Amino acid sequence: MDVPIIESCCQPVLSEPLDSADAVELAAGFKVLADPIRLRLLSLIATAESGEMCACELVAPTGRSQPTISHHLSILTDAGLLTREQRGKWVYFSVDPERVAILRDALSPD
Amino acid sequence: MDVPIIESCCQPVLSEPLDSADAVELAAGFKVLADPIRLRLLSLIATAESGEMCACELVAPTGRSQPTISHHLSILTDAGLLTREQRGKWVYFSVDPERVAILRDALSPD
DNA sequence: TCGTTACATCGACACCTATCGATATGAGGA
DNA sequence: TCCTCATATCGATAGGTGTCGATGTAACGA
Repeated sequence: MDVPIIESCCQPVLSEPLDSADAVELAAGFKVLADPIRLRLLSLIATAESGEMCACELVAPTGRSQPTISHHLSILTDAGLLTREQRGKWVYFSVDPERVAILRDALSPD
Repeated sequence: MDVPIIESCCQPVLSEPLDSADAVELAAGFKVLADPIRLRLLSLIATAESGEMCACELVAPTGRSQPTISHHLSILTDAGLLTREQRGKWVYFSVDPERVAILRDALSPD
């Protein structure tokens, strides 16, 4: 995916009427969060001491296969919630807190 | 559904490791938001002058059939994001901002 | 060059869900 | 009681997605 799902959208859902295009974009962002494995990956990486984790460290704690974790990491990265950095054979992921904040702010009260 | 999906969970995803049970619960909450029609329904109702809207007012602006809107309103209500009040033949929905805040707070930074 | 290791991709499958037309339910009004 | 209207439910369908085993790819070391 070229463009991350989560853009600089969105006005708060509760304070302004949401048009169709913004609704589609925002829904795509929440869809990324709508999976327990992806939430655990986000949480594991965000709470890591170094702020980053290698993909190989994420398979065991989630109890899913390596291809499944790779799939979920791609979805999170495509959405911009994770950044990806290859170092040698390993790939390290870290959370982009600003992207998370965009989704969070969309739920701000009036 | 007896128990609303969105409970008094959840510690912030980014500041504490999320256990499996909380991840499932929280993912279910975001899944409710992961649909553009449901986001527009939330937005329309939240920004209504009276703070509530009749189901019959929500069909036209969304461009979906009456059964489809009824379906989405049920999902939002079961999750606790909307409250439902029947008055005569009409059913009025309003947003529960505290429920929305629960999901929002789960995305709070460390 | 050859293995080994980390990660991504492929193909397939089971399950879920958004959607609609048709129909049921239920509250008023005449 | 009958009709009308608002809403919910049913049944069916098309499309999406989480999952895995098998396989491809790419980087490192011997």
